[in-house]
Amino acid sequence: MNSIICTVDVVLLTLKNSALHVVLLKRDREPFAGELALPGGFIHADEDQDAGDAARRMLLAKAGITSPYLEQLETFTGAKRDPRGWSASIVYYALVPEEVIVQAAHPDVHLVQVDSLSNMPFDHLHIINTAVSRVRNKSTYSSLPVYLVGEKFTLPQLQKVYEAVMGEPINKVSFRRKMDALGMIELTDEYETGKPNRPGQFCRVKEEFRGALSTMGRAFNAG
Amino acid sequence: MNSIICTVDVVLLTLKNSALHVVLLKRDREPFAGELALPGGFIHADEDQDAGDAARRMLLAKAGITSPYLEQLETFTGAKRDPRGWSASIVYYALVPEEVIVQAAHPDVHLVQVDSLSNMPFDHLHIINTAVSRVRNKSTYSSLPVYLVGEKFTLPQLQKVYEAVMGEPINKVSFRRKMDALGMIELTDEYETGKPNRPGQFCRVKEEFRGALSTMGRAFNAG
DNA sequence: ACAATAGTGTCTCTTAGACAATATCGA
DNA sequence: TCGATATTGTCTAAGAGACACTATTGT
Repeated sequence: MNSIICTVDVVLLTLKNSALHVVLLKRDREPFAGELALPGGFIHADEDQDAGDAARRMLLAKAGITSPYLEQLETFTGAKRDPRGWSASIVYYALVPEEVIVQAAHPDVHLVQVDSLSNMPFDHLHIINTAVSRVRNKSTYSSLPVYLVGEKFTLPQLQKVYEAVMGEPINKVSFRRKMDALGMIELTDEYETGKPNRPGQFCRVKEEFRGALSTMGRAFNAG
Repeated sequence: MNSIICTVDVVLLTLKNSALHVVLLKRDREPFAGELALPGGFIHADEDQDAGDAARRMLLAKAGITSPYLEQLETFTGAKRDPRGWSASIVYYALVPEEVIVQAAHPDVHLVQVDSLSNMPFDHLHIINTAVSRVRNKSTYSSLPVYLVGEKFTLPQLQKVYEAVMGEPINKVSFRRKMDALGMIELTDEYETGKPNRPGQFCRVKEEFRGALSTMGRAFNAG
């Protein structure tokens, strides 16, 4: 009566060389054995309390990563997306700084630039594109991109992250005003060093905003 | 290996007496037989091409309704939300004018005001609240509420719909400017009649925007 | 001192809300 | 004509982008 194949997949995104990259793993079983695909797998009804737990478990088991930001993207369903039959994939997406992936140093992890993808197994290309669209859109009016930088960062660094994600420049003054208005960032007393110019002042996300998102009433415009 | 119960539920919303209502049906089988719950059921792998098809099929079979706007809300999962075991419900939401429900005249349909709900089966209360939040939020920056009115409507009528959905007044001039800027509404040459005041001019959604959403760069403020 | 980038002050322009004038209906 | 509501014009205020000025570093 209910022969639906029900899985969970995770789109783990990061910023590398100012470009969005996605974590892919080489599949170790059929179908599509040997091909690069999203981390994912079956729900373990005995150990996962819900699908979010399953996503966290897969992220940790398959990439050695724990992400403070993990959100459900959408569920992709259909009779034809999986050669084994009618399937539903509950997809989550997560954002982490590149160093988190580097430090995990998981041997199976491949970082691939999101706009150089083609020929993915299943509908994973469509899934990744959907996730990237969501992230880009959400970045225009929220603090989402702060999950792509480490604990300490300067405002110009953060602005470059926003610009890399959204793919367009942002007005510097507006950016600082918006970040200030969000009220989630505080200055530290540390400064950049080593560069032949005025050093930036390091900031961090306020304690009470860790793991949360702030949204602004209006999106960024061009800069 | 995969004993997940996988279902589809639909939150069908409408506006009645200027308040959001949801369509509920009396369950005809266990669990929770006899209680009011969201229309839903199992995916039919043989007739549904994807979960959206399943949602449309259920809406038609159980409420006699075809909704031009139907969107995936979220998938609700967990070991405890269904007494039968670990389950995943792919939830869609839809918006239709009240007359569509009235004309369908389906005997099982119950229209219940969304903020008078309590004691729903499963996590249906949580699902409905999530859907209502989504609709309210989306209404602040998009044309979503036009799906709650019929084909012909005046701008003051539409404004009242927006205000009913969002629960707060909107500035009249701003509202008209925004609607004009969306460019999806056109005036007809018909006018209201029968009221002891200047009649409103009827509008309709332009042909090319039927079934689509328009979004504005910035949300409504208070009015 | 110079080049380069960080951080700030301020002007202008857009746009939203307030307010009010005008328009049109039935009684 | 009056009361009620639709529609439009315009003023004001808030906020965003442009621009340029000041600040601070290494060379």
